[in-house]
Amino acid sequence: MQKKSSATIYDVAHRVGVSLATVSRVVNGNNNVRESTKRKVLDAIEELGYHPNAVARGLASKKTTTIGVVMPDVTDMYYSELARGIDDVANMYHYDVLLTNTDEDPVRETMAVNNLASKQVDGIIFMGNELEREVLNTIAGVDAPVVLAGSVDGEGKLPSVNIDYVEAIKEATTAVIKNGHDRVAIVTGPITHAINSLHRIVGYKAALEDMQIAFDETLLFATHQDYAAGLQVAEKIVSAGATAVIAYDDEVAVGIMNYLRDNGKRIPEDFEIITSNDTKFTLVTRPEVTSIGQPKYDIGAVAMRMLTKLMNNEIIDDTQIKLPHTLERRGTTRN
Amino acid sequence: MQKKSSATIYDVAHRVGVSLATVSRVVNGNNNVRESTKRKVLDAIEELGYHPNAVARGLASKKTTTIGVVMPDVTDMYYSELARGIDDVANMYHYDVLLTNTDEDPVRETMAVNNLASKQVDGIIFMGNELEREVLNTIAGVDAPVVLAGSVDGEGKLPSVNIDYVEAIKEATTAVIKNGHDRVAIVTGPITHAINSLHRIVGYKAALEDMQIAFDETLLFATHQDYAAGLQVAEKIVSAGATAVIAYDDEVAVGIMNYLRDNGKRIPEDFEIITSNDTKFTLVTRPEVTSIGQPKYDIGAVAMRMLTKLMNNEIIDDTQIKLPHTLERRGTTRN
DNA sequence: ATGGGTATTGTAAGCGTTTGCAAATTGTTT
DNA sequence: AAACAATTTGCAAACGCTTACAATACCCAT
Repeated sequence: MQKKSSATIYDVAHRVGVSLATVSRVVNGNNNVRESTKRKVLDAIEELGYHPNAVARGLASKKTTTIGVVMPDVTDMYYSELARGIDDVANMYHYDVLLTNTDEDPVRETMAVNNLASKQVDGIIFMGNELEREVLNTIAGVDAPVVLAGSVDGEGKLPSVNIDYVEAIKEATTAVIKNGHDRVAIVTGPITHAINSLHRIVGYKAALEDMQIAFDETLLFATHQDYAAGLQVAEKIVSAGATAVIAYDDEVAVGIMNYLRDNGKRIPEDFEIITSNDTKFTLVTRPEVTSIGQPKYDIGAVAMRMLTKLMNNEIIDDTQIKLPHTLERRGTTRN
Repeated sequence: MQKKSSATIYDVAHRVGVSLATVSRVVNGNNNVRESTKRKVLDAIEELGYHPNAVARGLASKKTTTIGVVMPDVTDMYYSELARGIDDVANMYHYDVLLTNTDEDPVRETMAVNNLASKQVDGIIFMGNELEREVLNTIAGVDAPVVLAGSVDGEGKLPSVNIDYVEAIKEATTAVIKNGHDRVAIVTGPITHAINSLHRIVGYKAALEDMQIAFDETLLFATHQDYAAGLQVAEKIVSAGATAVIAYDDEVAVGIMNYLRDNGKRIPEDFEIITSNDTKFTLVTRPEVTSIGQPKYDIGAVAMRMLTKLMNNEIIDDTQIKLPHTLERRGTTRN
């Protein structure tokens, strides 16, 4: 049972009869302390139930051993898996994580970054579909390193960890085309977002071109990122004459599938679906849904690892990391 | 464009020609400042791009405006929804959230709480299925208020926000019995956990008793909390002769359902299922799964609101809050 | 013993704010 | 114009710890 009002470094120093500096040294694992005094200090610490005050430590050392994570929504399976990867390696390196949900609102993203900066975090991991100018500017103004996880910025200057979205979508699109479809729809988020216009759509078009199929703008759909959106866009996809779809979000994909099945379509016989995030949603449905496979946990973990290096001023060869993706063929594609 | 090395309160005081105290006052919205000087200070702050250093502020004021959240796993939909509720009201009251995943490991829970304490958080919200003695003790040793969200402690002394688990399970069980089942299985987590032995099983038995059905121990199952576990336990449930099941976790429930359907059972004609958490999983499958309805977001939000009061030393009439639950009848029950 | 080098330990100046209390300024009242 | 009360400010001491730099202590070879 420890006493409520905690002891300070002064108390233990006084107790042992040494200076604050010495106590500080043993607490911080500094070797320049005689073994015998180290023992005495350690004992006193034990007896007094002393725990260093991290705030004071932060003020004095200018390091908080805390990083900030800015994400759209913890509730979104895709991001929460990245977050888990981040948190695990953060702990591994003894960092704590300050979490902020932004719902992708640039205003909140900006506030979050500024807030984290004033809390003196040692680094920030940023996730979100789009990096607006404004947000990019405030990130540039922060003096803690920032790395993007599962997110691209148009200019491609910030350190980041992703998969190759162009290639991934291209492969998925090619796969359904090879299964005989010549009208494959693609649903993404707003085309104003770089990740859609500069990556997903590009990959999609590349596949079409490779397979000698003319691009048809009416096969492009942009939706919100949830189940209801999938339910809604499904009908439009069908009436556009598509017989397959590449979706950017698993909930959307499942929404599309359920709408189609509820309306008599057979999957995959009548219609094929490939989604992008490979979250648990894809395994839970019948049929299970074919998906681009993303190492979500690893994206987070690698981003965090990179951040530790940055915070440590280590030199990094490549700051734009692309992790390998796969195509997990399941029940919503014939092949 | 703000300068990198940020200005301190001293800089703005110097710039305006007032004392630190005055700047501090305007920054903190203290009224005892002449309107005209407040303006000047505000201007200087603007020009210098001054942002208060939260760490220094924390040291001086002994308040960090940061709370800690200890949870099993961000990746678990149930908890992440609670977390979202927590985060939203935390922001509303200008608190930041320090997040820790514990995977329900008592050792890590203990470390997390201690770590948060040394980071001087103003309060803690704890989530987890079971509060071991050890964890309870360290919580007692922390001088920041702690509230439990979606979690019960055997002794029931800590402030908490939950639903009435006994009643909820009782209703669910009664519902399937009324649909004609006399052998309904129940799957929970370890019976060593209070929430199972003291709540869920109790509710289950109460329903049996009410409906004059003898309790049969072979209908009790304990599993891990994931899809695979559901797949595995399903067979045992069937061979135990059950024709309905009450599950404590949505992934488990879906696992059970998929196993059964893949093996020729018709749901709900041949077998009924009710789950407990009402996450998105229940809506995404076909049929959709009947579930106890829990106000997950609200549990988090209310817990956080309560924490703000505690941190503010306000008097609270009831510290053991039970929020209303429902029974969402969907496709895995006939009625 | 003595000198020199190394291993230990202590000193004290921050780190950027808050805040109780005192000093100064301004406004009222008579 | 003096006296007194509010209002506004400024002073300076914390807050609990880190960290150059200085001071001591200790060990060994001479």
